[in-house]
Amino acid sequence: MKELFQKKNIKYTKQREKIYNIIKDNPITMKEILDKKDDIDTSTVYRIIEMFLEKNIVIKIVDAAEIYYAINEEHSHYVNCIKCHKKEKINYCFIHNMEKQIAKDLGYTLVSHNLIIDGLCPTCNKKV
Amino acid sequence: MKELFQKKNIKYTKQREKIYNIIKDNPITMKEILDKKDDIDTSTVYRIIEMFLEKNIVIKIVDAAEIYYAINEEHSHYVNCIKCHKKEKINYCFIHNMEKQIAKDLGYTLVSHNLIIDGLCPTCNKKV
DNA sequence: CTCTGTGCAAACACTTTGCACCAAC
DNA sequence: GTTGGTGCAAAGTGTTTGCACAGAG
Repeated sequence: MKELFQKKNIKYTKQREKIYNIIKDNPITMKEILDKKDDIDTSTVYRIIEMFLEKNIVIKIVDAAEIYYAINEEHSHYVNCIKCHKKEKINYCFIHNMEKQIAKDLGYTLVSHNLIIDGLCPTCNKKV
Repeated sequence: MKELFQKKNIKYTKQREKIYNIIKDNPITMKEILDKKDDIDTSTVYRIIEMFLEKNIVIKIVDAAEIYYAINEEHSHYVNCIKCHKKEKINYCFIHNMEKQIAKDLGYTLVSHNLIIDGLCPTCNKKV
């Protein structure tokens, strides 16, 4: 992680490391981050998240109800369970192949894309 | 629009009509809605938006910086210009075809999906 | 040693709530 | 007439800011 920080030209501090580790595991809401932050000051958390977003270390993803923060990985796409709000990463990308066509159709120069697919996870589906 | 409201079992009021019309044209932020609301009370705006979201009349979309509200249409996907924040609808859907495969791979029962593609619109691209 | 990051406290902005009155059906 | 919607004012949350001190490079 220190390398990542160095590469992005940001100082390594234990607060930043901690916030990074909190977000690392799963997409997480600000409220949850604040719950887990222990003795880090609230304003520091906001400042770190803002900086992570600016440096593209973290991305925002949303479902119907909430904003989640997640580590920015190449092609990070998610399926979102509309019932339990679990989010699972999709490890392959089917948009990539079509980017050229889309770019042509739209006249846009594409830089990235973000996908959330809503559904019911197997567990919640059984309960319905 | 009255028909839409009737279909969704909600009363028709001039405040709801106005908010609907404000959102109709383009994805728009809460701040912008509040700017345009004229004499409708702020709390009423929040209550209407909340209800529109519940009834799936409106959806949330996000880019890196903001939450936008937009009329919920079948397969509403957008390209987002990362510079001027303009959002344009994509009128065809290339995910739909792949839903069965995705559902199979993931074990999810899919209900909908949401796509935002980031890029530079032709105008902003020229300026870079 | 220097410069940026952090904690603290206070300000600020955004959103929600309770209640009385008003409007749709 | 009844039920639900709205405006108003006030409270409640969430977020941001200025400043002095602490810590990383």
